[in-house]
Amino acid sequence: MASIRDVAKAAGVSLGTVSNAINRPEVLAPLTLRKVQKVIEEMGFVPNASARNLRAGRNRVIGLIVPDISNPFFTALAMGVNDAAFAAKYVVILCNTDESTDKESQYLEVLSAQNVEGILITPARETIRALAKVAEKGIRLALVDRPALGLQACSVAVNDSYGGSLALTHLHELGHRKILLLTGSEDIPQVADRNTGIRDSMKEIPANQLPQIMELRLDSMSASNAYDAMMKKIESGVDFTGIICGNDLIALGAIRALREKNIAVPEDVSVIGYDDIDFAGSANVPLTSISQPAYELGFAAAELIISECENPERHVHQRIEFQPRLVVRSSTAPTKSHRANLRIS
Amino acid sequence: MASIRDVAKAAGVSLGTVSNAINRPEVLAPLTLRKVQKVIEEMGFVPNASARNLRAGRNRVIGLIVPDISNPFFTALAMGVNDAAFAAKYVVILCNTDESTDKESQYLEVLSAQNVEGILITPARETIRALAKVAEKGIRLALVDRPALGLQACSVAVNDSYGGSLALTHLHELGHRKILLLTGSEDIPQVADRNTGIRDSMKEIPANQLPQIMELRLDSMSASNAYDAMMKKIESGVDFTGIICGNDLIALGAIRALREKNIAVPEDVSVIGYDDIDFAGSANVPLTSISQPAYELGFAAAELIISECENPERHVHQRIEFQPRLVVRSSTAPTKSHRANLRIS
DNA sequence: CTGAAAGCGCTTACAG
DNA sequence: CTGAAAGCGCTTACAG
Repeated sequence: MASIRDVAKAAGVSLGTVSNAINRPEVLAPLTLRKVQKVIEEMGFVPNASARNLRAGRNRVIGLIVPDISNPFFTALAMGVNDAAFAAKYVVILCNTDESTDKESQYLEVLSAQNVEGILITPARETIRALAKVAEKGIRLALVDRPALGLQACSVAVNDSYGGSLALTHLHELGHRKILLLTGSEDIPQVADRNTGIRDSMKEIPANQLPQIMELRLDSMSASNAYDAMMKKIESGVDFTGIICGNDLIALGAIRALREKNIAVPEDVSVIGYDDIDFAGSANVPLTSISQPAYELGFAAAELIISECENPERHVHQRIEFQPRLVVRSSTAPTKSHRANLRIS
Repeated sequence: MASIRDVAKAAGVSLGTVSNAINRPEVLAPLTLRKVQKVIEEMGFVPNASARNLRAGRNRVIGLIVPDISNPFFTALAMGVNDAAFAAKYVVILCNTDESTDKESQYLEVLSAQNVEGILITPARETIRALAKVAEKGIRLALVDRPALGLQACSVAVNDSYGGSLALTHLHELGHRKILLLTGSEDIPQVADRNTGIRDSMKEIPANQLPQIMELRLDSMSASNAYDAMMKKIESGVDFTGIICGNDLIALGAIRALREKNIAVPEDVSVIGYDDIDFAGSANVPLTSISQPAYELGFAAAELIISECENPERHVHQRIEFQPRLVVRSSTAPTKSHRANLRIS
């Protein structure tokens, strides 16, 4: 591989001049510049990034850590991050943790060893301490889909509490009074926040209409996990008419289990998803879901961290919050008794 | 940021000893080793990757260039790449080209500026020349889902010609004699190869059963594009009973259009997808599809390029080929006349 | 406007 | 077994 020294020799100038041709072309005499550029072109010279980074202390690399890239929500988010990074000539290292705290901290180390300038992370769980450690090393952080909670960092999130309330209110209005929450561990902040939203909106409901809430916690928020859990749950009796799922994949898995057990969706049981992934509309039973702007989330987060990297002194940490939106399709419907009541009145 | 010099001072040893503690612990006296390790631990020291790379001439970074990461096929592929890389302590930069040749070559430049050790690429189109240029710079290449065609490089692919023949044979056996090919441009090698497979298997079919093939080319192989094209096609008459789609997203889009026009799938028209993405089974009409081992494809490709990076002299370029598999679900069925014939005989 | 020199943080022969 | 020194390829003040 050609080095800057080879170029200098070939062009008959010094090292510094070649460097200037690359980084500060305006300080060179036009003729010298042209001469050097020609040689660079001919030799196909590309500056060694490692050396450059070592000197400059920056490398235009950011890391993105997500719990599950196969979840279309995170795929869309990653696309947003990538597009924003590409526009700013940054590059992103993708890290998929499979929701494992272990892998998450390993990736955190790998990324800091790579000296990335910033890390965009949707922490799998409460990993504030590990994050604080990374921040100490001078790596900038932005939290995605999650508030920064005490950390000095930017964050981009969706109002999860509002999302939870949106889901509950929808089912309540359809007459559902026995509702199953099919979701992940409450350690996951999004889950906790949505539950808060659900509880809060319960307070607005007259006592005689108050729905009863049951919870079923999943280890991993995947379709197959939801399917297995749901199959078991059904065998021990269906004492609910509505299900609020932690994401659309869970909803898809749950619906598969219900249909296999000949429980009709939405006639017997209504199911509401979360995220409104692309497929939600073409699903077996087109999914009612809470829509989150995943791409925009990623794009905004990347812009935030890049602007911080480019202008550390002028940068002020900020928190961007998007609002979720209810999208009604065919997986939710009024309960039978609610339909009857409507007929009477 | 702590440097190796700070650690040396704190531990009361020389630079070299700290470096040895990290890279060749076996040469140190156990006591010295322990002492240094303790200080490293306390200071949370992480060696600067840029400096390390500069010395070593390597950086354990590979790039992955795919045309559409939102397509679950490529998401799965990316996961395979990531997992293989993670296991080998490599890191991967994800590049999404949106099937744009422009973006592809820009990413190629960005990656070579970053001095990645290797690039895994599924070229959007014929970009052999740009690739050859990159290879000249000493960046190792592996072609994914696509043969290497003259390039000195490894490749990992699926037998697309066989996949095409699988699809045609399936529809033919179900009695379909008027088949629409709904796919991307023939510039895309996968598309061309499948068409070859289709043509080849036509030769095996008795003349009186020979299906008639129509083609409809899509600019972009997305669901919405397929939906639009299909809506138009239907309006100008449905002169086919079966559709072979370029991927599952296309199949999903086509089915949506058909249903909207009250054409039943599979009763009136059979649709066969390609890729067998996770979602295929939970689709509106569970999709018959040609399954490709996307994750394995990515995993194998990453292993190949990493082994080349680790052992350049011993490395021999190889070509790994996976076989596709027909997965029959509910979107294909015998034609009406075929059903009648079966009843008679 | 151009060149010589210092130094970014590390690794690795080489002396001792 | 440990330390001092050279050098990876680049950038950036600083002289000239």
